[in-house]
Amino acid sequence: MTKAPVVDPRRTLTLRDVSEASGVSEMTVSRVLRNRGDVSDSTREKVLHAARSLGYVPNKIAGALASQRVNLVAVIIPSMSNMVFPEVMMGISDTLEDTGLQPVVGITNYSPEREESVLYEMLSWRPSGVIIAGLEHSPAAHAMLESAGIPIVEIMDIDGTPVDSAVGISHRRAGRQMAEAIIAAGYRRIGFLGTKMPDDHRARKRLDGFREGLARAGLTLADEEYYRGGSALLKGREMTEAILKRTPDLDFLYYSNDMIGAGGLLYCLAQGIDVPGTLGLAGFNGVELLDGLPRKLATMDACRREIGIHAAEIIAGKRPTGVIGGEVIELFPKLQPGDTIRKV
Amino acid sequence: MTKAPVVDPRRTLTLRDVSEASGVSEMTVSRVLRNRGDVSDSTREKVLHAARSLGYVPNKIAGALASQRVNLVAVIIPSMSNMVFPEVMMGISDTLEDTGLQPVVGITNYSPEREESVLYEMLSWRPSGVIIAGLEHSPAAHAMLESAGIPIVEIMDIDGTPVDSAVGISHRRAGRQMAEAIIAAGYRRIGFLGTKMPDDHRARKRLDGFREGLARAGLTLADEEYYRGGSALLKGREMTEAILKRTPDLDFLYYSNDMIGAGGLLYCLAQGIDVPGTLGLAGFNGVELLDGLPRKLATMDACRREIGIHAAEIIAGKRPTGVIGGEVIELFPKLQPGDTIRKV
DNA sequence: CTGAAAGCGCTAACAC
DNA sequence: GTGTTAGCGCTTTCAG
Repeated sequence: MTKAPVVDPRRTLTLRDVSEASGVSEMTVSRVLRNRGDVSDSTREKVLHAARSLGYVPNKIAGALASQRVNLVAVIIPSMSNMVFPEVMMGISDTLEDTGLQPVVGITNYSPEREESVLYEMLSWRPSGVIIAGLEHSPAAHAMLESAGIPIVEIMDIDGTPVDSAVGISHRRAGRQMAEAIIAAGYRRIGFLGTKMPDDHRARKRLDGFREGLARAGLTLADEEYYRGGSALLKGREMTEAILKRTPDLDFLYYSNDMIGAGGLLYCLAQGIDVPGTLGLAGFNGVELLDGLPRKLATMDACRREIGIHAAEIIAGKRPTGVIGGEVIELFPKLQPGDTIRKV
Repeated sequence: MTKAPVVDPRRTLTLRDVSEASGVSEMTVSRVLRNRGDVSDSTREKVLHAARSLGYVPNKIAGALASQRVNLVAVIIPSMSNMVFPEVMMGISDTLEDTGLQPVVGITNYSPEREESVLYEMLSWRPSGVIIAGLEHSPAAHAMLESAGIPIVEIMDIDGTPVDSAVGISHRRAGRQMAEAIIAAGYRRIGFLGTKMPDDHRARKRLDGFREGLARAGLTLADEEYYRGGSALLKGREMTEAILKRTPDLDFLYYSNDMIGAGGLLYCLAQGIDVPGTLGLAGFNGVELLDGLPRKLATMDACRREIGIHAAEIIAGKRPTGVIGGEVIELFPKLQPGDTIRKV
C-alpha cells in the first residue's frame, strides 16, 4: 500500500511546497529557480532536486504580479491564413528566442472591432510590448496604445503616423513602382484583381499608388475585379477568366496578392495564353509558393521576415536608440520581375 | 497651462484610481467591471464613466491570482506554416469565442525539446486547459500533462493512449485506406514521397498503414524519396522528377502531404504525363489550395476544423460527459478521389 | 446593494 | 549566502 502524497494532488504546487520538501526558505528556492543572486551549490542541488521530484511548475501569475514584469509580447495581426503573417511571426520569435520574451498572438480577421477587443484583452495581461499590424486603428484602440506605457511597434506599413515605433514598407510606393515597371515594359491596357476588403489598408494603399503610377503616364485601370473569401488560388483562376472574358484586350493583370496571381498564372498557362508576350502578370508579396510554379510570377517582396526581426529588436531593446519610441524603420521591397513581365 | 493629471501617467491605472475617481469602493467597481452581483444603475453609470474616461484596463494578472481563474487555453502545435494547423486553430477559436476562453498558441517546430519548454512555459500561466498536437511526448512533458490538474486534449491522432482526452483520426488507417484504393484502381508499382521528419509521428503512422495496406496485397513500395525544408511545392516538383528518373516504371506516387503532391501534379502535367492513366497521384490533408489546381489531386480530408471544434468543446466543458477526462473522439477522414486516380 | 478585511503565490528590499 | 517582511492589484468572503 503506497503512502498518500503529502500535498493534495489536485492543488497545484507552490514555492512553499518546494521550500518544505527541501528545507530551504521560499526566498532562496525562488532565487534558485530564477538563477538569481548567489546560492551555494549544495543548497541549489537540494532545491532543484525537490522541485524536480515534486514536478513543481512556478506560477508566473504570482511572479508577474510581484515583480511587475511580464515576459510576454503581444503580437496582433489580421490573419494567419495567407502566408504573409506566419513569416513575420518567424522573424519575431527567432529574434525573441534568446531574450526571455515570448510572443503571444492575437488575430483580428481584418476587423477593427476585433482588433480593439483583442488589444484590450492582451493589454490586460500587461505585456512588455505590443507589435501590431498597420497604422489604422479605432480611436479607442489608438488611445489604448498611446496610454499603455510600453513600447508599441506598428508593422507592415509606414504610410502614416505611428503611435510609437513603426517597421514596414511604403505600400503606396510599392504600387507605384510596379506601375512604372509595367509601363516601362510597354504594357498599356492594365487590369487589377484584388480583395474586396475595406479594412485591408495596405492593399488599398498599394492600389492607390498603382493608380497614381498609371496616372503619371496618362493611364487608368482598364478593368477591375474583386473577390472575397474562398480559396485564393481558385479565385485567381475564376477572376482571371472573368476579367479576360469581359475585357479581352487587356495586356496586363496586376493582382493584389501572389496567391490569386498564381491562380491567374495557372489559368493563363492552361489556356495557352502567351505570358508575358500577349499578357503580363504580377502579384505582391514574394511568397515561397511561387517557387514551385511552372513559371515565376513577377512580384515584390514585402520583407516580411525582416519586419518581424526589426520589430522584435525594438521591443527587446536591442536597437541602439536610447530614447523610447519614435523609431521608424522603412524597408525597401525589391521588384522580382520573374517570367511574367516582358523584358524591355 | 493645463493641470497635471492626478495620477502619474507612466504608472498603469488600478481599481483604486477608478474607485477614487468615481467615489465608489474598489469592490463595487470590481463588480461593475465584471458584471457580477447586483449593482444599482446609478452606481454602475458612475463607475463605467470613470473607468472609460480614465482609460482603465483591468489587470488580469492580479485578477487571475486572486480568483485562481485564468481564461486562457494553451494550444501547442508543431507548425503554422503548412496550412493544416491554421484550420485547426480556426475551429478552436470559433468554438471558444463565446465561452470567455482565449486560445494562446505555442509552436514546437516538431521538436520534443521545444514542446517540453513551451508546455512548461504555458503551464506556468495556469491555463484552464491544454490542447496539444499528438500523443507522443517526452517523459517530462507527459508528467507535466498528467499532473497539471486541468483538462488536456491531445489532437490530430488517436493511434495511441491519451493522457486525458483525445480528438483525431487514425493516421494508420488513413494510410491503409489509401493503399487499398490505389490497389483497387489497378496500380501496382507504387512510390512514396514524404518528409524526412522523425518527429512527425502522424506522417510516420500514415506511411506504416500504407505499407501495411500494400503488404496485404502482397506489394511493397517500389521506391521512396524524402526531403526536408524549403518550398513544399517546389520540393514536390523536384522529388517527383528525381523519383521518376530513378524508377521510370512507377505507376503511382503517394505523397505525405498535399503541398508536395500539388508540386508533383504540376510537374507531371508540364511533362505531359498521362495522369491518372499512366501515373496516378495522391496526397493527404484536403487543403483548400488544391481547388485552384488545373486538376484535382486525390487526397484525404484530415478533418482539421472538426478536430479544433471538438477539442475546444471538451475544454469549454460543452460536451455532455460529466466526468473529467477519458473522452476519445475519433473522426473519419473521407477519401476524395479527385482526378488523379483511375476510376475502376 | 455596498464595503472591509484577508489573502492569492510570488519577489523586492532589506536584514543578518 | 540566506531569511524576513511587506506588498503587487485584484477577488473572495463575510458584514452590514
